[in-house]
Amino acid sequence: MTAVASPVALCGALADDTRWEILRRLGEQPLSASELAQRLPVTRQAIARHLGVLHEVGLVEPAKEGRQLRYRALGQPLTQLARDLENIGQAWEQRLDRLRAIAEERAHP
Amino acid sequence: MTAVASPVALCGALADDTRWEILRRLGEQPLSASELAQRLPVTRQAIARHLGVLHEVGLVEPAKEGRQLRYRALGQPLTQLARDLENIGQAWEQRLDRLRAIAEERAHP
DNA sequence: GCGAACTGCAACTGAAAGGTTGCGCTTAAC
DNA sequence: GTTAAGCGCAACCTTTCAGTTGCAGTTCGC
Repeated sequence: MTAVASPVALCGALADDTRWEILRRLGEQPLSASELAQRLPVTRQAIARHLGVLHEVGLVEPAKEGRQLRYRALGQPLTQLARDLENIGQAWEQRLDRLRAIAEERAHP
Repeated sequence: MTAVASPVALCGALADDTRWEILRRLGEQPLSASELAQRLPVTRQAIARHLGVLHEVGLVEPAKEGRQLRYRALGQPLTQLARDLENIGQAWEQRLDRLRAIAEERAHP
């Protein structure tokens, strides 16, 4: 939670349409589970569980406001994940280029 | 498959430890399902299904070599996803900064 | 203080997903 | 031509997960 979650855990949290919809709303405006349930076609309890999943990977943060608990979306884990994926993807592409060069060399020696 | 898969679909494919392990191996060297099964503690059929999932989101590409079918990891969908996540995360952070500024203004008018 | 709104916990259901075993088909090797 | 290696398909099992309903505990408003 405080430390950034692993890429696989983050991807797991992001592998659900309802959670993306929740994050989209929270990205615009902090909302509570009840308020989200009014806007989405699922029950408050389902939303609360999704918020728990998102909170465990640090994508969301609760803040008490009076008697209700509003959540906001945090971009830091997302940008961190973006950097990791960028590096991995580029490494694969470089390896592919090397393989292509070898194949080219073998075809036209 | 040819068009880049949606972020949620990509994250779904990346939300599994075995698939990450497969991708890690394929990032180093093209391998077939049978060859991967020799290196990982799961059956060839399980690997084949994982490869199917990865292929559907464009993270992997098959190439026939003789009578075997070797797969290689493709970095392009990953870098594309990285850019999307980067943008979304930055948008959330900007919104958070705005909210903090408003709160600050309200605290010290 | 009382009631209403908000949250949290627990049990249940249905569907999806990872994994296995078994079988049949193709294809290279000898 | 026969054989063995490699791949694909289908059925089955088990676990996980999204979603629901129901109920108990809190906290603000009047």
